[in-house]
Amino acid sequence: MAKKNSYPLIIDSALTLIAEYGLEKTSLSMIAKKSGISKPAIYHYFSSKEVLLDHLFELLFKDYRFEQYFPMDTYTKDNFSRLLTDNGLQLLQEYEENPEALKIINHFIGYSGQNRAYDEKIKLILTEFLDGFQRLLLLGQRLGVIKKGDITAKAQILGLVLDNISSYLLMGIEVESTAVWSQAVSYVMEDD
Amino acid sequence: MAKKNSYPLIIDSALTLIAEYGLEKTSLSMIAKKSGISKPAIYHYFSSKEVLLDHLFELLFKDYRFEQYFPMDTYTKDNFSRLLTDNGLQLLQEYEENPEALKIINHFIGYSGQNRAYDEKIKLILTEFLDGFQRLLLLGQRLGVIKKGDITAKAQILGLVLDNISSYLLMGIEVESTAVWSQAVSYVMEDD
Amino acid sequence: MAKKNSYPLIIDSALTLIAEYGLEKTSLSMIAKKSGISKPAIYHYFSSKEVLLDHLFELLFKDYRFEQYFPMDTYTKDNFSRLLTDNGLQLLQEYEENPEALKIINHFIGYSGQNRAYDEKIKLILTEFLDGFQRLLLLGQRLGVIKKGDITAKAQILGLVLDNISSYLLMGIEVESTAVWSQAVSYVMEDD
Amino acid sequence: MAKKNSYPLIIDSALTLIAEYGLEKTSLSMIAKKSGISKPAIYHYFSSKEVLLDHLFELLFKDYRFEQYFPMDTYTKDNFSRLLTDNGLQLLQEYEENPEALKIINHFIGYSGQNRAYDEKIKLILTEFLDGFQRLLLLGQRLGVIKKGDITAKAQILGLVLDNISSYLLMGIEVESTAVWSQAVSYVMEDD
DNA sequence: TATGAATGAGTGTTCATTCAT
DNA sequence: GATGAATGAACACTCATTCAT
Repeated sequence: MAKKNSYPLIIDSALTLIAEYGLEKTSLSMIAKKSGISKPAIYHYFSSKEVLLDHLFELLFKDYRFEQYFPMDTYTKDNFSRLLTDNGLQLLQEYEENPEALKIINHFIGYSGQNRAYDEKIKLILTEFLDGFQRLLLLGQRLGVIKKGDITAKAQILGLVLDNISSYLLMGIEVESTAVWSQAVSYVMEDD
Repeated sequence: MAKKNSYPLIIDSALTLIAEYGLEKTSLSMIAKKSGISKPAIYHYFSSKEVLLDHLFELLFKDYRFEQYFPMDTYTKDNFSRLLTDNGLQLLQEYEENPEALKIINHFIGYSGQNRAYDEKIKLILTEFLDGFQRLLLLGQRLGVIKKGDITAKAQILGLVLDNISSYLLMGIEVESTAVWSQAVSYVMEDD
Repeated sequence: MAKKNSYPLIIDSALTLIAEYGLEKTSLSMIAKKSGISKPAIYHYFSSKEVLLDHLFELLFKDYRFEQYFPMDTYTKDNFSRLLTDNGLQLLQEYEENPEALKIINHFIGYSGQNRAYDEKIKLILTEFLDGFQRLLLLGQRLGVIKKGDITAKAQILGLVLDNISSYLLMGIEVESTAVWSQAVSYVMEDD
Repeated sequence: MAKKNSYPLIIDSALTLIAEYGLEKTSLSMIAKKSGISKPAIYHYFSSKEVLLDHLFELLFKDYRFEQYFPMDTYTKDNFSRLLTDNGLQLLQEYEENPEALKIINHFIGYSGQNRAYDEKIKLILTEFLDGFQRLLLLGQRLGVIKKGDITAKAQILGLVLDNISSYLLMGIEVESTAVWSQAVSYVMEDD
C-alpha cells in the first residue's frame, strides 16, 4: 500500500513501540504489524534490528548537545544568571512536553549497559555536558559573576542535578524542578 | 550432584548473569547452565522467572534505606557537617567496592519502566531518600547549622546529586565524587 | 500431617480434579497439591499415573453391570413393564444425582480411544448391557409380554437409548428422559 | 522444501495425528515432524494451537446439519418411510466409510467437556438433529403416515438411536445398525 | 521495492518420574 | 510411609533472519 512512506513509518512505529515496551521487548514483528510494512521490507531499509536501533539512537541524540541548550556566546555579565536558569528550565520543559522521547532515551541508556557502542556514546554526551558547564562557569568567573572555588565540582553538580531531575520526572517522582534548578544556579553565582 | 547448595547457587548465578546481560537477556537456561542446576530444579525454588527476579529485587533493595546510611539520631550541632559528608562518601564507596551490585540495581531500574511493581518500589526508595534529606536538613536548621532558605530544594539537590554520582560512576564517567559531594554539603551548611 | 488417610485422600482428590480437568490435564502435581500429599507418597501407593488411573477406572465401573440395575429374577409377567421402566429411570436418576461421576466416566470413555485397555473394558460393559436387554426381552417373550419380531434390534434400541440419554444429560442437552424411556419401553411391550 | 502445499499438509497431518492420539496428545512438534513443516511455519498459518483446532472443528462440523441428511422437502406420503430409513442408513454408511473422521469428531466431543466453545457448538448440532426429527415427524403426522402419540419423545428416540449407533460403531461394538435403524423407523410409522 | 512463506534457535514452563533421607 | 530436591523430555510459542518471487 504505502509506497514512498515506508521509511518514516518504520521509524515512527519503532519509536512508539520502544517507548512503551523497551528495546528488547519490541520485536520486528511488532514493528511490521504496527507500521503495516512487511518484515523483509524493513530489512530492505535496515539490514538488522541492531542497525535499526543504531539509527534511532543517532536520531535521538543527534541534537542533544550542550551548546544547543546553553549557547555560550549569548552569555554576558548581566544576563548570566537569568540565562543559565532559563536555559536549564527550557531543557527540562522540553522533556516534560515530550515524555515519550525521554522514555525512549531512557531505554537506550538502560540498554547501554549491554552495548558498548551506546555506552561510549552516552558517556560522551554526558561528559560533554559536564565539560560544557565547566567552560560556562569559567566564562562566568572571567565575567566576575561566578564564585571562586572548585569550579569543576560546581559544574559537575549542575550537570548531575539537571540530568537527574529529568530522570526523576520520568519516573514520576515529584521534584520541584524549577526551584531545585534555580537554587542550584544561585549556588554557583556570586552573591549580588 | 549439588545437594544443599542449590538455592544460593541459583541466586549467585542469576546475579552474575544479570549483571552482565541484564534482566531480559538472562534466561533460565543460562542460569541453569551456569549454576549446574536443571531448569525444573530452579522452578522448585522459584515458581517463575518473575518470582525469581522479585526475590533478587527484594534482596538488593532490602537495606537500601536513608536511615541505614544517614542515621539521624547520631547527628549533633558539632558533627553535622562531617557526618553528612562522611555518610554520603560511605555510600558512594560501597558502590565503588561492589560495582556488580550497582550494575544489577541499574538493570532493575531500567526494567522498572516496564514493570509497575518495580517502578513503584524504586520510586518509594528514591522518594524516601529525598524526604530523609529534608528531615535531616530541618534538624540541622533547628541545631542552627543549616542555612535558612528553601529547605526542600536543597534536600532534593543533595538527593539528586548523590544518586546521580553513583549512576555516573557506574557508567564509567569520571566525576570527582568526593569533591562534588563535599561541595554539595558545604553549600547547604551555614558558613562558619 | 495425614497419616492413615492418604490413600482415600488421593483417590478423592484425583476424582474431583479429573471431573473438572479431564484425565490428561490432571497432573500428579495437581493431585499432590489438592490432597496435601507429596508426590513420592502418591507413588508409594500407585507406581505410576497410569496405575492410578487404572485403579480409578476399576472403582468407577466395578458395579456398572446390567444385573445391578435390571435384576432379571425379579421380573414377572405382571410387573415386567413397570419394572423395566422403573429400573431404567432409576439408572438415569443415579446419574442425575451424581453428575460428577458421569463426568469422570465420560472422560475415561473419551480417553479410551487412545488406550486399548480401557477401550476393551468399556466395550465389554456396553456389550453386556446390550446382551442383558436381549436376555430380558427373551424372558419377556417367554412370559408373553413382549412383542414378536426382531428381539436383537429392539434390545439394542433400548441399550442405545438408555446409554445416550445419559450422554445428552451430561452435555446439558434437554431430553425428556422419562417420557423417552417410557416410550421406548412401551414400544417393545405387547399391547395390553 | 514444500512450497505451496504447506497449508493442506498441516491440516492433513493434524487430522491424522488427532485421529490417532487425540487433541491434547497431538503436539505442534508432532504435526511439524509429520508434515515436514517447521513449527514457526505452522504458526504462520495458525496463530496458535487453539486456532488450528478451531479451524479443524469448523471443517469437520460445517456440513453436519439435519437438512443435509434428511431433506424435508423431498418427503411425501408415499416415500416417507423409505426415505427416513434410507437417509439414516446413508448417514451411518458415511461414517463407516470414513472412520477416521468419526474418530476425530469423537475426540472433539470428548474435549468439549473442557472447552466451552466446542461444548456449545456440539450441543447446538445435536439439538438441531433432535428438532429436525421432531419437525419431520410433525410433517409425517400431517401426511397421515406417523402414529399419533408423544411426537417429541419419538423424535428424540430417533435422534438418540442414530447418534449412538455411530458411537458404538466407532468403539467397535457390534450393533446391527441397519436392522436397528429400520426398527426404530417402523416404530414411529403408522402401521400399514 | 516489496512480500508470503519459511526456519533454527531459543523462550518460559510443565510433565511424570526418581533419588537420598 | 513420607518427603524435599532433582531431572530429561516435552510443551506452546516467539525471535531475528532469509529465501524465492
